[in-house]
Amino acid sequence: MSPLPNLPRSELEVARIVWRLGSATVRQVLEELPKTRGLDFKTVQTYLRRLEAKGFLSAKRQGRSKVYRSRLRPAKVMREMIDDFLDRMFDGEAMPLLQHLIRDRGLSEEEVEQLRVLLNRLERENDEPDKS
Amino acid sequence: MSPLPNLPRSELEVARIVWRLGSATVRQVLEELPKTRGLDFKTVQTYLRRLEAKGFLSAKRQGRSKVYRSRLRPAKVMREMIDDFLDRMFDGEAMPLLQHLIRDRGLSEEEVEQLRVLLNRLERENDEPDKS
DNA sequence: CATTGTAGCGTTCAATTGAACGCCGTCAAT
DNA sequence: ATTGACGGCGTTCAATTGAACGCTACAATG
Repeated sequence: MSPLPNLPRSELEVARIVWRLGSATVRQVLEELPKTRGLDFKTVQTYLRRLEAKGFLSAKRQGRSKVYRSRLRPAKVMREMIDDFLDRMFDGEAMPLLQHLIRDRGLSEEEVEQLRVLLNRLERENDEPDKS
Repeated sequence: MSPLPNLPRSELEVARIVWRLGSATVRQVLEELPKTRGLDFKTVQTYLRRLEAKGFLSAKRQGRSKVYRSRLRPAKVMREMIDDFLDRMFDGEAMPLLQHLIRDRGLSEEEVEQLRVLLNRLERENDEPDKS
């Protein structure tokens, strides 16, 4: 219900790594970051701590270190962030964004094909009345 | 080149109104905001001032008031914000977001049709080599 | 056992953001 | 001419974010 706490740029960056790895320590996250990023160990530590405080991650001690893992389903978090973005940018309408993505951004043949498949599937579901 | 200044929530809200109206004074923006929003005149004023400082809007004095208008093409600003969002969330890949929007979000028949048209158009462009 | 390095925890600090004042000028109605 | 009301400009203030320390506990190594 409560609309997820903020998940700002840097924290998201870190969170996504944990999501991808399934679980990670500060050091692991640090190593996954692009070397060019140049964040300090302590800084990453801080972000992980904040992510835990906000409820995005949970942590359990493992020997000397802490192992962080996602507490909420990443897909769900993503979903909410997309919704939020949609609200802020297009009053919640998906179409304008879709149009933008499809028109102004070079999609490869393949990608277009994938989309077409997706649409077909949708259509079929629409026609065939829900038989659950 | 320089990646647009930040355009946070509240400021975006205000900026979008100016974009929509073409040009607006503080009071006009205030009136366009949902009454439930309850922002103060001075607050909106502050946001407009900041938007000007950041280069999103330009302002010229008109009598006692200032009239703000967009200095950058709104579509372009949007574009950059979408790119940024894509980067942060999906490493710049459009597909995952497209899939999400199409699958997890109820599109109406019509919308699906619109998309199909869009895709067809793309395909034609792809086949037909650029004859500019 | 003493040394060294790693990690946690609490703290700090500047910049940004959300929100709003106060003072001051000006224009309009008494 | 006086009194308001409105708007601009500069300022403020708390919360959040980006980034990083310092101190301390502890574990491994010489």
